[in-house]
Amino acid sequence: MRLSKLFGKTQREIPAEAETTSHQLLLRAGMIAQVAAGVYSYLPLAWRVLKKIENIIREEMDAAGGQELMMPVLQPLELWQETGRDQAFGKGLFKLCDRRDRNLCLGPTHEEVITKLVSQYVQSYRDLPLRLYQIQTKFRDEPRPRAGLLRVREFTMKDLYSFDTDEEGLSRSYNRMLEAYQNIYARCGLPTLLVEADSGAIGGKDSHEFMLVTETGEDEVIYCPECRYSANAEKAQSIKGEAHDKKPLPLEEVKTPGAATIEEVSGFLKIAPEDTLKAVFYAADNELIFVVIRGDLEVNEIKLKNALKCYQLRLATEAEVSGAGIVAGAASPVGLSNIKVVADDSVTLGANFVAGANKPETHLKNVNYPRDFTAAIVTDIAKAHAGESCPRCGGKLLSAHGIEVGHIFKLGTFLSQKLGAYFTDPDGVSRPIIMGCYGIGLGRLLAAAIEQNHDDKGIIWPAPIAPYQLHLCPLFFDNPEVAAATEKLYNELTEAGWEVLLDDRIESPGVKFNDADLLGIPVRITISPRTLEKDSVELKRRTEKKAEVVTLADLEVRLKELMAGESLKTAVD
RNA sequence: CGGGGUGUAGCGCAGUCGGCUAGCGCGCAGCGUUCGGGACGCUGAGGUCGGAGGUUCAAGUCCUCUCACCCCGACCA
Repeated sequence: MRLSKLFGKTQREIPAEAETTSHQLLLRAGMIAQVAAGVYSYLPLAWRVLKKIENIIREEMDAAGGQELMMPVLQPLELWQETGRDQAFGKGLFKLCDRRDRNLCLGPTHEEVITKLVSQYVQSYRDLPLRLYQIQTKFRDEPRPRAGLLRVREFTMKDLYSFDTDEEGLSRSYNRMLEAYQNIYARCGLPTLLVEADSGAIGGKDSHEFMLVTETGEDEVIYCPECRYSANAEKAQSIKGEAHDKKPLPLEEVKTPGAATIEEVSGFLKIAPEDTLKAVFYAADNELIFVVIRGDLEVNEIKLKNALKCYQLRLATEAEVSGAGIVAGAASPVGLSNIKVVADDSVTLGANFVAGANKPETHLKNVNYPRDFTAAIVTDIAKAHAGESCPRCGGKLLSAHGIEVGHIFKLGTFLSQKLGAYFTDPDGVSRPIIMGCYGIGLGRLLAAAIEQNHDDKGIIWPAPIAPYQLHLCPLFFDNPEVAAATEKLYNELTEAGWEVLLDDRIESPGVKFNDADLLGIPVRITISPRTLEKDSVELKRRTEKKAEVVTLADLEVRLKELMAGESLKTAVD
């Protein structure tokens, strides 16, 4: 490809709208153009990268027993109502009406369609297992699209769905996909971290995310360097400290004038925060929920939402709290009857806590679970933090930021039951198909690759997904000798199967070198009167500062060595 | 949805108290001189000042409404 003909131009200045590095570089390199918030056009360079990523994914899916198919973006809303997931997606679902006022939506994902489809074709255990996938545009009306391609409303996603007869089968599919995903990232030259993830209110048991670790990722990962435990902060657990071994003492009321927060109460009574109970109020699908957690901990709202199995969760308003007869600042689970109480399991790990008395400026001492109060749900709903102890081995937990570039789930039978996807087992018994689903966002992976691989000059593409392999950079292209040698070399390299971007512009060396750095193609070949005197060219890897001089005769051999090194390097990481 | 911000040429920006033909840099076109890490000179093209309404002799500038985009938060299988 000739740079002079390539659609899309590099820009020297950083577009004002972009703050994230990958967003800035994608715009400056002329790879994407914004059409609306979270909606982009992909120019030829970006499209080539996407196609490379897509091909790697396709090969790995096929190798893992996947069969590719295609399903529609346009889907009847009814289908989503059947599973109730129109509620789960809420406003995230793009809805529209056809000319006959039928309700449709733009598919945010395709579990419903594929489950229905599979239900039509699968009757027997002999038809299973099945692994079907598609690479398709999906739509989600994100509350806040941001950071260029990292969070968009229209995006290309590979989704594979597995269908098995039993849990072992599901585990086989799941593990095979996990392996395939690791192959994909390795082949793309993008080292990822495998973390345990939240599967949401409707998801099944296991779920893992693949995180590309970057400084600016919007997800937080909690991990243990000792035993390699790692989990999304949404899901991460930690050891909540030793139970204070005290015998329950009788309840006692104390005046706590002017003390409302945990800090004030524990300061006033000269006790540690972990000897208090904190009360937090939420509205779960508009029902008031009283949440109790040990004073030193914080509520993880994702865990709480999962425990409650609700669609919407928000902090309750002051009016809702006082309307229920609760005294803010001295709220108490003791003696409550008409409000649902959810307790973090930390309340069972101690004794003689200080809690509110539900009277102004009054607290209770020696509150004990379950003697003095009970909860409808007692489970882990606390946030884990770096610095706390690992739930597996007790080591010190650390945290890192990452970008979620893949997510796999064991779904179970929720969807197959709702949509009637059953099979007959060898005993003639009808059973729901056990499902899993496995997704990768292609555009996000592209952007994440840049977040992870760049310098102050521009992008540094991992070789396997670079838009071109070679950047042929003639200096003084208006010099007839240079032009002739360049054209000859360009033809030879192209015919030999190399993907070459030729900077055929008559520009100063500085401009050409800077654009080459910005575009980030792995190997730059400089050709000029100076190199031609020695029948040679200059090779420079994007990752290196220095160039090497290679004779034209040795060029192909040397290029092969270099590229082998590039892919080797990225596969090992 | 709450808070903050920005809309002036393809991109980045300036535009005073409301006042004459709306500027600057980059980029773009032409010519010339240069050129191994974003060169220089000359010439030139390019604008519904986000949109609508209003105030005024006069609006990029003031007022009202509205739209879009960005950032923080809420939200986000």
